[in-house]
Amino acid sequence: MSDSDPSARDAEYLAKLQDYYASWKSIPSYAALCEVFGIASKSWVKAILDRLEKAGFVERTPDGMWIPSRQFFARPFAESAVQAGMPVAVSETQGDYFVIDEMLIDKPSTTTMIPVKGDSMIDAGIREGDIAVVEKRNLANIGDIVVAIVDNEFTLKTLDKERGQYILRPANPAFPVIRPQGTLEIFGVLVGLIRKYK
Amino acid sequence: MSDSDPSARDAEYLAKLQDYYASWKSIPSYAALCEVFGIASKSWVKAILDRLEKAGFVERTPDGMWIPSRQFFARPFAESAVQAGMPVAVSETQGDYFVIDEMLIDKPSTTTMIPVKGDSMIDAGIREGDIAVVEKRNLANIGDIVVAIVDNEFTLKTLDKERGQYILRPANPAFPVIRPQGTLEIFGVLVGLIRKYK
DNA sequence: TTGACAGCAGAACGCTCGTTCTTTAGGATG
DNA sequence: CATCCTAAAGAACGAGCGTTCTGCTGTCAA
Repeated sequence: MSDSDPSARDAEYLAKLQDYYASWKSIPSYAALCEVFGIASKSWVKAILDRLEKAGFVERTPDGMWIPSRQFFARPFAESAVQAGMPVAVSETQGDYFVIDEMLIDKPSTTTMIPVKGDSMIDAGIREGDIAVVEKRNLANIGDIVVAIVDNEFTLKTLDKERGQYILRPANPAFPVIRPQGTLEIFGVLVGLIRKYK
Repeated sequence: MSDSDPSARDAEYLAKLQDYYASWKSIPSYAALCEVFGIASKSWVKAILDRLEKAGFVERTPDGMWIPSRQFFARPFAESAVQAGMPVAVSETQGDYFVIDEMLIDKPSTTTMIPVKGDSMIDAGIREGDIAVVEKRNLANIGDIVVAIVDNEFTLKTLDKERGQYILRPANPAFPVIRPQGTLEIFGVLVGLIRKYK
């Protein structure tokens, strides 16, 4: 799971750090960490962080600032899974952030959310009412699901190429393939999907 | 939405800060922010942050450290759907903002994420590799998609009733309906779905 | 053509931060 | 009972940090 598991004591320190980060969304200075950890010496705080770094829970920016690593956010939902014999490997899920946001969105400033209408992509598992997470850019690869602008309308389709021409392929046999004349304007690329039940 | 909307320029600065935070998970020093913002003066960085604070995007800890606020993580949500005609760029429209986590997760303590395996629910738009957001409880309604424990394995199916008996119905004709003998153990109810492309 | 202001650069300063080194107290080991 | 080791405390220090002030442009309105 990690390079080297932290000791029981370090695990406590880690928990306190995680709690602090959860409410402040930043790692404080050594002085402030003294209070958080309940100890009095800055040097020991550094020693703790150094160990947590070795264990893979925190990292440093190029300019020496402490930041949480992927592992820092890993959630132990493994326990419930293990006991029931879940068929999915636990290791696969370990690194994922419980805060979905971080998982889905790499570039917040160019990412937007668009509700999906219609069922033209139903065979791709995209249904009406789903929310498409779209990264705005005008370059896409063949096979990407893109949001394209066709006749002043947004449409969600798979980008494909046919005889040297870009086409937009729906994932529903009831819908026609769109063959845009002239240039094809791409608004963004689908990077995620969110669905809320009930 | 916010106390006062940031100017166009400040919005750019905010975007850069959000992107930086997305990859480093911390707000850097003024000196480092100079590089991020592409400016040369620390005092101007402070002026920018002061304005972003007024607009409600960043806050300060009691010891003066800059931290992101809730608004910082809000995502733009397009008003119109993907296929509803809309010539205006989505970024321009004054849509809603929301935080994905808050939207999907009502009860953090009882909500867990389980990767989906297999394609037994493909007709419900649930595909292998999707992540199911599951609220842990043992009561569900007919028609709910539930995570049930059958033969010590987790399985995702629609809960139904047949001749007074609870059954688990897959959304794929290739899979059989599960008719558990005795009691049916329900682990939780599907409240959301997340998919990441690429 | 003057002035006001927005947008930024640059310097100056005191204080805090991270780092390193030394010391200490208690437990385990032998 | 000597000696390790762990878990801290504490001091000392220089670099870097945030803050404040002043200066320098360009723009626009009067």
